[in-house]
Amino acid sequence: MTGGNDTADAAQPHPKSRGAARRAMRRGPTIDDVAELAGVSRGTVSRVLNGARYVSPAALKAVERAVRTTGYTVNQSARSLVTKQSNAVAFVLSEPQERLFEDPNFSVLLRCCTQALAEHDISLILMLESSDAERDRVLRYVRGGHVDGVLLISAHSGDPLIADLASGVVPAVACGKPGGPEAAIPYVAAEDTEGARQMTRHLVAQGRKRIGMIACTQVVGGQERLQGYRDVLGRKARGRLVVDTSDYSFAAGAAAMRELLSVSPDIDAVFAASDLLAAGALAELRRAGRRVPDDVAVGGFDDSRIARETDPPLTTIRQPLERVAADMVDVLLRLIRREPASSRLLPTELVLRESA
Amino acid sequence: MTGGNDTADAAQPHPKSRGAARRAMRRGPTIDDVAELAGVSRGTVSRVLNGARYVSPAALKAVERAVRTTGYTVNQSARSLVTKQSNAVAFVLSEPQERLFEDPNFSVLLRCCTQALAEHDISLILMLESSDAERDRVLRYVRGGHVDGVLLISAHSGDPLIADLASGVVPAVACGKPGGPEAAIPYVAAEDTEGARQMTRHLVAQGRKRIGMIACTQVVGGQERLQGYRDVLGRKARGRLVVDTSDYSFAAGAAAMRELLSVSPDIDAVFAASDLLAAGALAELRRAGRRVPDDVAVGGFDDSRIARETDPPLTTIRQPLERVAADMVDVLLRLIRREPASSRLLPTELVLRESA
DNA sequence: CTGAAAGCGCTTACAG
DNA sequence: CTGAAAGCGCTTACAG
Repeated sequence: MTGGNDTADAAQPHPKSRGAARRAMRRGPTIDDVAELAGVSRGTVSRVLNGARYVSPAALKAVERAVRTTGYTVNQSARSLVTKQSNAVAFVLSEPQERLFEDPNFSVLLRCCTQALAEHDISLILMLESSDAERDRVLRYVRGGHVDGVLLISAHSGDPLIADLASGVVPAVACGKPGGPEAAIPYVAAEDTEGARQMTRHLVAQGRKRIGMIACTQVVGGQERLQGYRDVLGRKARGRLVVDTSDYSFAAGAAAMRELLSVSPDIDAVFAASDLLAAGALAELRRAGRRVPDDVAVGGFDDSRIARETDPPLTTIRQPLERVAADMVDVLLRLIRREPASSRLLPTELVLRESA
Repeated sequence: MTGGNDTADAAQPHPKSRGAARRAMRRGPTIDDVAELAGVSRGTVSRVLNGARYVSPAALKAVERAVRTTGYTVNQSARSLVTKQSNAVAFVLSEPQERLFEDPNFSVLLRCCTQALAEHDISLILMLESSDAERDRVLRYVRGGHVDGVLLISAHSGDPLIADLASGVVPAVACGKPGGPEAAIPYVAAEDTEGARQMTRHLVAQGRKRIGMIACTQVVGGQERLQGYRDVLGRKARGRLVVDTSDYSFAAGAAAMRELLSVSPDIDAVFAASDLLAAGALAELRRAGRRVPDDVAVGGFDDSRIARETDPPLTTIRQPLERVAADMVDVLLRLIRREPASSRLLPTELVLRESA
């Protein structure tokens, strides 16, 4: 033992408290230790711990001092047992997660949600739903009241969890506008339709004539991006210029670009519904010997990290993911407190780089 | 009348309706409900819940049935209060996390750890340590016994958490060999030195004469990769061919490559200590008009997702991250159970693609 | 094998 | 404003 790290503990001989610390396990100070040291009842200590209402200044001071010198930390289990609140929130990925983990957006979301929650002293519990067993576990976990709410990152329609969440029994907020049975869940999303319009208008303003789109209409946000593209192009948005992919991956982008190139060889611009898709398209264009943006302009969506690492760097639509995360947490906390809270739509922004 | 809280509430002059809202929350069945239905004591129910030892077949059956029909789930708080186990583990990122979140390896690690833990019904709590406030929160959280152990992803030397972890009071396992004060923490890592040798040997076998290295010796693993490179090259590994970066990022890779190119214009191969670094180097090489691999061969390290998305795809050293994660969880669980467990080193593998 | 009972460490009406 | 007391839902010796 190098140097006394916890003076309060070290000074304390074990005989006094109840339980007599039979185990060598960490036996932190309890609320009773604090109460004794402060010369008050444990009810009073509890009151200062929970907002210091109805506590005299003298008692408040004594308790605060005692908390500091004992190094007391509340035992969450004991507290939860009576309050029925866990001070934890589940971050649920209900899609085959490999796909989502590949998405740079996901990391930003996870990081920002964790940070926002930490400010409220709430823990983020990461839960994956890739197998049926996992799905079952998450359901039991959420139903069992182990968490106060859930941040739903991407919903799979068949998921039984959806029903619970949509019913409002367990507070929840989705990332991106949900479709199908989960439509009743409040959400936070970027203005996908308008963002897509911004990009399409930009491409048109650049003088591009045959503007293709790599869409991904599996999710509502993707449908809206396609809609925005059509809004601007009108009847010029011919079917042969649109390829719908099954996911937002790099590989899907490359495959879609290949298809576009073979179906419409004279294409001179392409709007990809995500940066990852755009990166894949870029790779395919290079393989085909097309110069970007000279021969074909490429526009992405997200402004994720990858947009700065492609060659050339991507012109894209910025989605304010940090704010999406912060707002998701804000909405969820309101819901947990039974305060009114509704879905939020965040504005997007055109970011000019070199690809278009 | 059990459900008559409406009447009770109406009759009572309570200033805050908060209590009422809380009471209306989900009230699942308790162990007593199960016991009653099964016709046994709650001690017996508890026994079947915890391994079914010393329980008669008849009682076992009755309890299992009762659990099923009531839909009973154990209340973790109540259980933790007595067992002192939380069934949760913290996944701590103790570096400025933006940097790590940028790393594709990180996602793999996080996903695989979550999955491995879920199989044991243990939750993963994600904790970031970017600000002092957060650092403090993590420390209190871990010391407060809120988690049974910690998965330490990257340790910052000044972190007070390290002392707790290194002392073994709280079970912990690090990802990658730790250096400095945390050296006492068990770890799981790839065989960095040997992996670097494999790559360097490959470059030599390709006939490359002036092989540079983009190193990152901030972490022990990075030092070992540099060592492996030197092991193979001997005195041919001249100082001017090695650039040490401050992190594993794309931008750092590009900057390092620029420096190598200006200091040693005749360089014909470069071994980057990570794929992200290699991707940055690739971008810089293209900017400088050098062809890869014709003019300059590029080797990476990790075999992360990005290795397949660069142009050309990266020849790299595969690090078995899925196994690293699985082993980290395995070691941690053993430590938690007070079983003997020691650090593990996992083999690497050369993956041939087009960049070298 | 099983039940009764003693807590685990907290919060929260309730009555001063 | 404050203390005494009644739980919250579980586990675990301890006696049968």
